[in-house]
Amino acid sequence: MSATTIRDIAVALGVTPSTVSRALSGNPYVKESTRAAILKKARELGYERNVMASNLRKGTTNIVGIIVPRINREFFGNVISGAEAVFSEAGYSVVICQTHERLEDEKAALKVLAGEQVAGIMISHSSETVSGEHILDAIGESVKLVQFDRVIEGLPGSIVINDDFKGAYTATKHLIDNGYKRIGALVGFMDTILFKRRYEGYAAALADAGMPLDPDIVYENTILRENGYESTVKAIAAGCDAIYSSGDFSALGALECALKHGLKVPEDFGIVGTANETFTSLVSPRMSSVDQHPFEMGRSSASAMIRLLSGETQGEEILIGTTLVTRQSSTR
Amino acid sequence: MSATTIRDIAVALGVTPSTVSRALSGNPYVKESTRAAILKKARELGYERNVMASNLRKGTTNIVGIIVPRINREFFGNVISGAEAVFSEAGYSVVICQTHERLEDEKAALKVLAGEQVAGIMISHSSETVSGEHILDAIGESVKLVQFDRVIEGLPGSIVINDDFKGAYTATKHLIDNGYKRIGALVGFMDTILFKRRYEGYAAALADAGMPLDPDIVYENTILRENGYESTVKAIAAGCDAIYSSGDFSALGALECALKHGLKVPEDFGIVGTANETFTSLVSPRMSSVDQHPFEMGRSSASAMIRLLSGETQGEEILIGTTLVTRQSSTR
DNA sequence: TTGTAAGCGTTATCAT
DNA sequence: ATGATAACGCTTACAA
Repeated sequence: MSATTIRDIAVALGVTPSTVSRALSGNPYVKESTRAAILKKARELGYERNVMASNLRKGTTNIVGIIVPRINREFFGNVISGAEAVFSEAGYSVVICQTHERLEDEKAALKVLAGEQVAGIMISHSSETVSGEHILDAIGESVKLVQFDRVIEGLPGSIVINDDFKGAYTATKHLIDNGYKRIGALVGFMDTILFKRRYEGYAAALADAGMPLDPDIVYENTILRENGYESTVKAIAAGCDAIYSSGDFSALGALECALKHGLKVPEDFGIVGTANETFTSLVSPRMSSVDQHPFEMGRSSASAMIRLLSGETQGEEILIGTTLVTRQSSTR
Repeated sequence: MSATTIRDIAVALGVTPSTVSRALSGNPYVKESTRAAILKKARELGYERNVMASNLRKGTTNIVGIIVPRINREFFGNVISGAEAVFSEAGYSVVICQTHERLEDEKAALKVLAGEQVAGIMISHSSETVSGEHILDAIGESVKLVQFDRVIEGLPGSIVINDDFKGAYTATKHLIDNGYKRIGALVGFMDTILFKRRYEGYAAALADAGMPLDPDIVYENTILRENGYESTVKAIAAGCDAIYSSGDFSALGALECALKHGLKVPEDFGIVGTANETFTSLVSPRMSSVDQHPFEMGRSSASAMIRLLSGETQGEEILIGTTLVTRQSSTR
């Protein structure tokens, strides 16, 4: 038994497939009584539109690809989750690819999605990605692009990022307000816009408080837990009494380092991380962190994509707010 | 500029589309020199097979749907990640849906995937799901089914589950071996096979050690952190000196409860959780947990699906091993 | 308001 | 080993 087609409905009702097609796709040139009969019969026969045939004919799909470094990271998982909610609401399917932080895999994913004839691609780049030529190569004119979180300049389409500057600014100011005097920074890769903006937010907060910006206590490429630990060894030696970190894992390393050195947190040493990973509220002392609202970022990115697809816009830049979640590690 | 089709290649080479199609799909009835020329020209023109047209013609897709309660949970994220690796290697695309633990959403997801004409569905049921009729309703005869982790009996297709019995048995035995004398259990919903088997593993370990099974210190429906805390209050009052938990979050609640009550972990009180969530190695004391190898479960499920699709099998039951990761919370 | 007819790109069948 | 032809199910000018 094969699936019901519009032809089956047409035959059953003594009309032609065209009429059925029109009725089903909301074309206004269909008599109301005819439409009603068709809809009824369709339900009766359990009709489901053959998406492939429909797309083949229309030359577009209702599939959107999402490319992320890793899906099993909390932040990206939540972004995808938010995006998925909006897309499925709007009748789009989502195909997800991972790059494992590798440019090669990013290229491969783009190729797969192009083959899948996706209508659009939502992407957050791998850490190895610095330019966007491979994107232009892979996707045609017609494939819409929304970059989120880790973005590259000079590409068409829309961009959705956190207000990284403000998040870092607020976090740093919070440390200052809590009386910390010499605040080091664990920052990421400075050629990534996102990390650069966080650094700038940190620097601005210091400046606004009339505190000096000391490059000796700004540690670049500090992303992982181990990096955080090592850099904090240096920070402590350099007389720091607090750390602003642009990531939670490196902040965790900082926390472990401080405790190991016999410092009390938050009494002797303050720490604020970024991303508000689940574990930040599970470690002790509980860690303050900048929440990036990943779910909201996913929702906004998906909405931006839908606007792109509908031609409502050619491209926009959207800023998602952040919220500083203050916990024990920085509050005294 | 529209995409290259087999017709373009055919015209360029003075052959017919049929020949090009055959060459491209590995049909043996093509002269080697012809095939070589076609492959060369295809690469030259940047030809990519139009998946929709191909699928429409063949009447099958190469899309597999994956339905999980939540994608932003570590366990499921890793399962998906593992499955995705195998599927994309085998040329399948993956569409992911979430149920948010709701039966309604599970039904909706099945409908969406059916409309998408997926070749197969990989599913781990919502906590509200107790029977499988909606599955039989939604998917046709031809859609293959692989259930993983949270499974329901009486459905066609394959099943991939952890060796839950053994995992619980090993965890409990580990506590016994470390000299704990009265071991309580935090278990989940007993009408879910998975939790039932874990309970049985716990019970068997006690029996094999000649220890009594006391129903008073077995706490059902204890899944969340808060539940774990509350149940452990009772367990301590009932004289327990250890807890086996069938989840990590409830185990965390147990840990917090024990510490709050002034008990030293592991000296006075032992704890083992299940799932080996990242945070288990971040809390202090670090928590022992049964690792379920979610990535491997994803890989195996995907392989099982591919075997189902190829007709190699009609259905199988696969057991994924578990590994007890012993950390401070249970080792003295 | 409805019907007719063509075609989206591919593949399977039959013929050569 | 290759070509001709039809068909997968749907949409959309165009005609009526």
